[in-house]
Amino acid sequence: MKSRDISLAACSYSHVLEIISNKWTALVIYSLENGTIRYGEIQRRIEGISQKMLTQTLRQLERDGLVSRKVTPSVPPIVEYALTPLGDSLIPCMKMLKDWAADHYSEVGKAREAYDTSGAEPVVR
Amino acid sequence: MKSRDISLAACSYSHVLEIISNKWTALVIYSLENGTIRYGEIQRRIEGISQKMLTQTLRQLERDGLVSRKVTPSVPPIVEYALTPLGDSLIPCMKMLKDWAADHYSEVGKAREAYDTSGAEPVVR
DNA sequence: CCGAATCCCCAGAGATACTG
DNA sequence: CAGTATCTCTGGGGATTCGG
Repeated sequence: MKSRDISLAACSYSHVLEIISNKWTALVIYSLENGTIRYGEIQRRIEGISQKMLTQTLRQLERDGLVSRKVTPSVPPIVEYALTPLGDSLIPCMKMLKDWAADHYSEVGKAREAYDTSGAEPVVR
Repeated sequence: MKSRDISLAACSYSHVLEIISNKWTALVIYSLENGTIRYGEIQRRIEGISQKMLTQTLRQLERDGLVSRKVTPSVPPIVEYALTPLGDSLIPCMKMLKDWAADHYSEVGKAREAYDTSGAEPVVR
């Protein structure tokens, strides 16, 4: 009984990906990796993110227990976000991914170029 | 000049995620981690994947230089897939992710449950 | 046996405008 | 400042059918 089927539900890969594979999630976690930070600051850090997506992403991360949210009721209100210990434990993984990308992404670029040059780009994109 | 903005394009996180964040990519890589394997076998391994998605995923991985494809023209044809060295270099990262999930995913589950119980599930899902 | 091609649907992502 | 509320539209992904 070696490696049997690996349906979505059964495989732990899916669980992590379910968490970090959204377009913005990884960037948001990244922006928090140096400590507590305010909403507006995150938005300034991540160029191109809309309020909607930022809020949605933060809510998801909060729900997953990776990010904590602290509201200071004042006028104007101050809302700060930070990684929880659980969220922090993800950082090494993220870093490894990032390092892999830094080391190998140029190869991927080359491969794509080669692939697209030989055949007449049959990939859907 | 500390951590400035981290727009999509500039950040290496995005590059990796661009590769592995599709629904099936990680599973396909996982199914190849023990060596060469045939198309049909992959499909049998990954429960629920359609031919379209499998083919599409394999093409993308091939284009990215992570997977090699070897056709033996016969009747019926034999098509075998394997990880390239580049693809192989991703395995440790994937494994780390998988281990994180194995270790911490239950906590995520708890966090979600708690979150959904306290507020009346305001998250979009 | 290994795919390519087609049709269809809906969740996810952007843009915009409004509120406490 | 930190969100919520809508509206729209694209493209990822499933089901099905055809070809070598």
